[in-house]
Amino acid sequence: MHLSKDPRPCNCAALREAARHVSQLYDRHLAEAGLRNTQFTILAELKRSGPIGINALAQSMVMDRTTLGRNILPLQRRRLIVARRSREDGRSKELELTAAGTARLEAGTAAWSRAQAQFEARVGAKRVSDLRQLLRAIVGSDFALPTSHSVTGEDHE
Amino acid sequence: MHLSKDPRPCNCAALREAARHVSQLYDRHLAEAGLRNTQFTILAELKRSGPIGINALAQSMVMDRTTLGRNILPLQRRRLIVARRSREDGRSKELELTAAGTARLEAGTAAWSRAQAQFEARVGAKRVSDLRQLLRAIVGSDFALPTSHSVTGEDHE
DNA sequence: TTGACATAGGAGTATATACACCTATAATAG
DNA sequence: CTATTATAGGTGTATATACTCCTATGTCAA
Repeated sequence: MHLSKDPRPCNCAALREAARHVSQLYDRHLAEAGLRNTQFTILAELKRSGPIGINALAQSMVMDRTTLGRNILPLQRRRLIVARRSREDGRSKELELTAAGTARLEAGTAAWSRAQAQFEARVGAKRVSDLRQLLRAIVGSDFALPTSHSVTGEDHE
Repeated sequence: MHLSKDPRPCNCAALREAARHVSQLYDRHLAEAGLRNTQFTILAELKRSGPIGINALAQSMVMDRTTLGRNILPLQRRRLIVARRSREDGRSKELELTAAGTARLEAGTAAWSRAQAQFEARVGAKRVSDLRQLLRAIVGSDFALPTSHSVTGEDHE
């Protein structure tokens, strides 16, 4: 009588549950550095990419453009990043780390390392490796809405 | 020279990216039924559990108590669920599906099935199965913050 | 009985998420 | 050169998330 398996068949709900659980772990550690996990990720991406526009950064984070536009506001307010209009393209706003942002990122990296280490210790290196591979396959999947006349979503335009 | 792998080492960021991507797929389908994926999940849980308090429901969804408290408000406003104080325990608010909520859940289930089917078609049954197993291990992991004097997190209290 | 403690839930605040709709600027066809 | 179209980004709105602090209620021991 062990029929209590698979309490929720929804893959989306399962993924979100895990994201909430793991986010709380990382946020607890990152709080020491005054950062949320999303903010830390944005700073780290800016460090990696150098000056970059909102659209390009959003795409690299699999995040909606307007979501990123909102997420950078607290970072701008705290002067961890700056945004200025591009000279080559007057529409584009180039985001860039400030010196304060770089320092904060370094403080955050120490806290992040502890969260990452704890996560890998609890879940196990093999599982973490498998997870990352699966997540790559998922974010690489095209989930374009199949309309009534086009189910493949590959051959138009 | 294929060192461009693993663009982001953060497991938390990878999980959240995937959750965003997949949530948009499910939300696009569920929009036909006027539901968000979180709302659909709450209604489905209420159907499964019967009348239940906020704390118990939040725990079963790996969601913060106060988050669920906010998430039920739009459902209450639309009369898809009702909340009344428990007779046995005056502190507890029992949540329950209304007839309208049950009907909405059924409409949502049709849309959800299409999202679920599309997800499994794109990602593959094997990968989905593996993913679910990993996510179960993760949400089952104890991520209690290891304080300076207690690293095991199992033997105090 | 009453006072300490524990538990259920709400409020204030801040951030995260994304859709629909809007403006500004660039690129391009004619 | 201008009208059209495409692209970069912002706004309004609504929901999702969780922390800290708060009130109400139940429990239980002295």
